Formats: sequence, C-alpha cells, structure tokens
Amino acid sequence: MNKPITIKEIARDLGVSFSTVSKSLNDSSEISEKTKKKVKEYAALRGYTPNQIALSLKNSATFTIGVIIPDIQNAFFASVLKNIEIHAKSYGYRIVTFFTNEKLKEEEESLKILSKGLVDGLIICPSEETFKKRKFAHFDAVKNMNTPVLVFDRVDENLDFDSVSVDDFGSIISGLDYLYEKGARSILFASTIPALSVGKKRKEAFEKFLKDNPEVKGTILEDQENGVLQNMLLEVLKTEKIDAVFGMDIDSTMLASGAISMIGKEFKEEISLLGYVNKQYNRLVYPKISYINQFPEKIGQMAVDIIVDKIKIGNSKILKKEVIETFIAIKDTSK
Amino acid sequence: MNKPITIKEIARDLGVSFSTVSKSLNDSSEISEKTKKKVKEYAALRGYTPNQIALSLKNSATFTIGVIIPDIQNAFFASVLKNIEIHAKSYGYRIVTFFTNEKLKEEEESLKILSKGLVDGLIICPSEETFKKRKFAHFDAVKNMNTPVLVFDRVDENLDFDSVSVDDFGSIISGLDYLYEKGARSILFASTIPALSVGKKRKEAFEKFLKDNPEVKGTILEDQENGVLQNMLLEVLKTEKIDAVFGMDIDSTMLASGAISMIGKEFKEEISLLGYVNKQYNRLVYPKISYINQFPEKIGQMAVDIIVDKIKIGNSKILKKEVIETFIAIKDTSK
DNA sequence: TTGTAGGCGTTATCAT
DNA sequence: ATGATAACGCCTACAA
Repeated sequence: MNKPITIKEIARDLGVSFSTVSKSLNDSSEISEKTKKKVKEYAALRGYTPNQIALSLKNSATFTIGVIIPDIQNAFFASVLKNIEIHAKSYGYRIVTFFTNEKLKEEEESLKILSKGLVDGLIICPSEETFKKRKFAHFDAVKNMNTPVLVFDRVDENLDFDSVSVDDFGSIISGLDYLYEKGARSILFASTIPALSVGKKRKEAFEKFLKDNPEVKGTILEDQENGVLQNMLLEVLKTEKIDAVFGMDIDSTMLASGAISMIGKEFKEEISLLGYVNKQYNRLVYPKISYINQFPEKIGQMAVDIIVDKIKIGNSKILKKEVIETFIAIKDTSK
Repeated sequence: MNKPITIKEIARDLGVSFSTVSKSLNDSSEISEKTKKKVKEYAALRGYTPNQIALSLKNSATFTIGVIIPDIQNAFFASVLKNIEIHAKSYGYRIVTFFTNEKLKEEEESLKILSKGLVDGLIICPSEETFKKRKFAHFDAVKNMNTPVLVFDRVDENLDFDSVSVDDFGSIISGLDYLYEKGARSILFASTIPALSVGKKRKEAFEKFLKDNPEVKGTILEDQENGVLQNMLLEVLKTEKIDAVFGMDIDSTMLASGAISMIGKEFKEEISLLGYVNKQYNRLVYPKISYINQFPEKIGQMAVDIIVDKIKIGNSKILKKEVIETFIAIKDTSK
C-alpha cells in the first residue's frame, strides 16, 4: 500500500527544501557533500526512484518506442519484435506493443492511441487489410507530427516514412535459380499472402523468372485460407509432376511440407522444398527445409537504429529507405 | 515538425482561458453550448489530443500494464502475450513488454525499470535462471509497492503474488492415463526444462504414475541443450522398445517428432507422441501431434482480468491463486 | 458562464 | 550552500 516516495516527502522528512533533495540526488556541485550523503542515504533507505512519468512530462521524452505489428504468433514478427526489444533496450528505450491481427480497424486504433504523446518514435508493419483496402489515411495524423515513424517489411509508395525491407524480388529470383540448378523444371509456387505487397512482388518475380526461363513450367497456388491451400497442394502434387515447391511465407511452406509428407514423397529426392521459414521453426521440424533467410534480426536492429537516430537528431524530412539486399538459401542439412 | 497542440495554445488562439477550453472539451455543463462548439471545432481542426503523459501524472494512472516474459519466440508465451494484449486493450490498457531471454539479470533490469511509476500493474513469468539460482530478492522492491503483480505459469512459493497457472500434475497424469489406455507400457519422458518448477512438477507426476503403475516402464531423458536431447532420443528409440513419447515442452515434443520420423517409425501405429505443443505449431506440422492444451488464451485473459481488477479495486493483501484445472489431450486428427 | 489557482513529480533558473 | 519559483500539460475546485 506504500505509495512510492517522492522528493517532496524526502525533503519534508529531512527538513530541507525539495530542490536541495533534487540537486543532491543529481550530484549537483552546489550542494555540500555532507547534505548530499545524508539525502542519498535516506533516499536509498526509502527506496526512492524518480517518477518516470513526471520526467517524461518535464523533458517531453518518454524513452518509449511504439511497435505495431500484425501478429505475434507469426514467427517472423516474433523474431523482429524480439530484436526490436533487444536493441531498444540497449539504447535505453522501452517498447509498447500493439497487435493488429491484420485488421485495419485495430491498426487505426493503435495509431490513435500512440499519437497522444506516449512514444518518441514508432515502428510499424501495416496490416493485410490495410493493403487490401488500400486505406492509408490513418497514417496522415502521425505524418505531420514530429514523431519519427518507420515501416518495415511491407513497404508501399503510399507510406512515405522511413523503411526497412528485404529485397523480395531479388531473393525470389535467387531462390528459383537455386532450384533450377538442382534440376527443377516444374515448380509450384504456394502463397497465403497474395494480398500483401510483398506477396505481389514475389509473384511478379516468379512470373519474370518463368518468362526468362520458358523451359520451366510454373504452377501458382494462392489462397488466404490455409486449410484450403493444403488441399489444393495435395491435389496438384498428386496429379502433376512437380520437381520443387517454393513457399512464399511460413504458412504455405509448412503446409507444403506437410502435403509432401502426406503423399509419401521423398524430400530432396523427388521434390525440393524451398520457402520462407526461419531458424526457429526449422530447428524443430523434420525434414529440414531449405529457406530464404529474411534476417529478422537485422530488420529489428536497423529499424531501431534508424528510429533512435531520428529521435535524437530530430525528425528530418529526408527518409531512409533501407533494403536488406542479403539473402541466402541455406541448404538442407538433415540426415 | 509541428509539435502537438496544447490546451494553452487553443485558449490563446481563441482568446479564452485554458480552463474554458478544458471544460469544453470535457463537455462540462458549466460551459455554454456555443463556446463548447467553437472550442471543439477548433480543437478538431488543429487535431488536438490530450497529452497522455500529462494525464498520467495528473491522475497517477498510466493505463499501462507491464509484461515480463522469458522469450517471445516460444509459441506458448507468444500466445499468452497476444491474449494479454487483446484483453488489456478491451479494458483500455496498453502493454509495455520486456523479454528476459531466460536471464535473471534481464529480469532484474526490467523489474527495476517498470517499478518507476511507468505501469499500473505487472504480469510476469519469471526466467529459468531465476529458478535455477533461486534468487527472488529483486521481487521485494515491487512487493511493497501498491502496484499489483501477477505471476503466471511458473509459480513458486517464494513468489507470493497473484498467480495464474495450470494444473501440471493433473494434466501429466491425465496424459499418461491416455497413453496407457492406448496400450503404452513403455513410455519415454522427454524434457528440456528440468530446471523450471513446472518441469520438476511434471517429472514428479511422471514418477508418481510409474509408482502407481509398476507394469509401466518409464525412461526419463532430460537436457537443456536441444541438440543433445535429439541425439539422446534417437539413441533410445533405436535401441529400446518404446510405445509412447511424452514431451514436456514444445521443444522436446518437436524434437521427439523429428526423431521418430528420422528412424522411420510410424506415428500412432508404432509410437504414440503426446506433448506440450500448441495449435499454432501443430497446425503446420505433419504428422499432427496429440497435445496437452495449456489454454494460453485463458491464461492471458485471466491474468489481465485479475490485474485490472486489482488496479481498480486497489491492491488488496488477499492473493488470487488461479489454477486452470481444465486440460485435454486432443487426439490426432490427421489422415 | 467564464477565469484563477493549485497540484501531480521533476528539474532548472534564479534568488538568498 | 540552500531555498523559492516556474514550467512541462492537464484537470478541478473555487472564485468572480
């Protein structure tokens, strides 16, 4: 029931003015060593800690970064968030987190709440629905504030903020090259994210590849309902000759993995599987899947670096658009 | 670059006092409709929103709940966190999140930061290291504050806070009964969490079951290094006759799943696998695993309910120790 | 119906 | 070497 002790109370208890207390605690040279010691000891005794809210008001700096992500159950976002937290911490920042569950409305709500002076900067990955409906008006409010904003992964020309993303086009091509080299001439493209800008970009890359390599037969399976996609996969895998499956996201890749198991084909021997899983999942799954590493660690780190930089320097008009060029297909290490 | 507008500025621009503005915006009956309308319109035009930090200071209520969890990459915690966020939101609360990565030191740091008036309540799952070293002193500081604290999942008698946990003992027995009924007489117990209180409790339950059912042969494999555990599993599965594997946590269960696949045994036919995975993982994995549902949704919801209750009522001395009794082993639905 | 003053906890500036 | 005062943005008695 003890309310946290304040400077005022310390001052009262010690019979000094509260400015003396404040100065003592901040090691001001104006105060005698004796008084300082007395104040500090009593403060320690009573477990005094400065009230951060009062400090935030005084300094108009909250040392808090707002993070808005679609879904924490998605391993990619979990990894990014983890690394955002780690790096924010290292800069002395905290994070307040909102999950939109891929819903526009929840994104609007979150943005509204966070634009009330609660945070010094904002890191966002917009929801699927935002892209489907192409509604970006709710970003306007935050745009003409001096709070820096950074968008990661799902970038879009309508969102003129700082951004960190991966080179989707390039990594798809590189993945396809990898499959091609392994002999694949009939490739199945599986996606549960056709609505997202990244999903579209990846599909474009696939189509480009097919155009450049007419000897390759491509099949595209897209669906937002995971349950349906697996049946579609099973159907195609049973009826057509498929050399390789390329999953465009964690879900489609894992579903493809399951489908291949179900029809009893051998991984690597009969069908190659490449996809966007991550270490975390792959570590626990058998057989291991070759995958495109999106470097969520790097994304989280860069996002924080940029935001903290802008917070300290002041939000400039010059936008940083970082694209993580690096991508690799790590080969199957199992067996 | 526009700093957010304040009540003062609105008052100045409109030529009224700032209390008039404040009252108008709060729909006070003291103010004439005409003035109210004028003020509201101008405030809307300028995009005024009350500064939450100032409000927090004024009301000494932050509408923020601090959450400290070991690891967001763990699907169980991800699910709990998600549901904490959902429910907190429904009560008008935000969450500020810290990840300890199972480290005592990070837990201490997080606790220290959050005890500076930043949050109205605290939801914590202590780290593995905290239990290993049995250091709980850092909780003292927070104990004699009036900030309500709740511990979930990893409860301990040294932590006398509100708590939400599952009936570990009961669910293990129930899981073993399930395996027994399916004919298992040689059961392998796999765990990567021997240091945690839950891990110990689960092992106790297993040993109790073996004592009560002497006809069952039990083998215990424990290790904190996942890589090592899988080799241990492979070794035992190859050399001994095992009817069923019971994984004590996500990692050991997934590793067991992989190991069974590797040695080419048939799930369900030759070996039953039961474990602590969750829907999220299981949805994407083949073959599907029977699992103990810990109801992370329920844990998250109850934790928030209790904390918000305590925040509103005032932190009472009476502790709520909720144990989620319900548990089910959902049967393999694949094929 | 409107304006003034005080206070939430802190620090910084200015006296004493 | 100390103490008083103002300010951060807001709300709310109380006064006018």
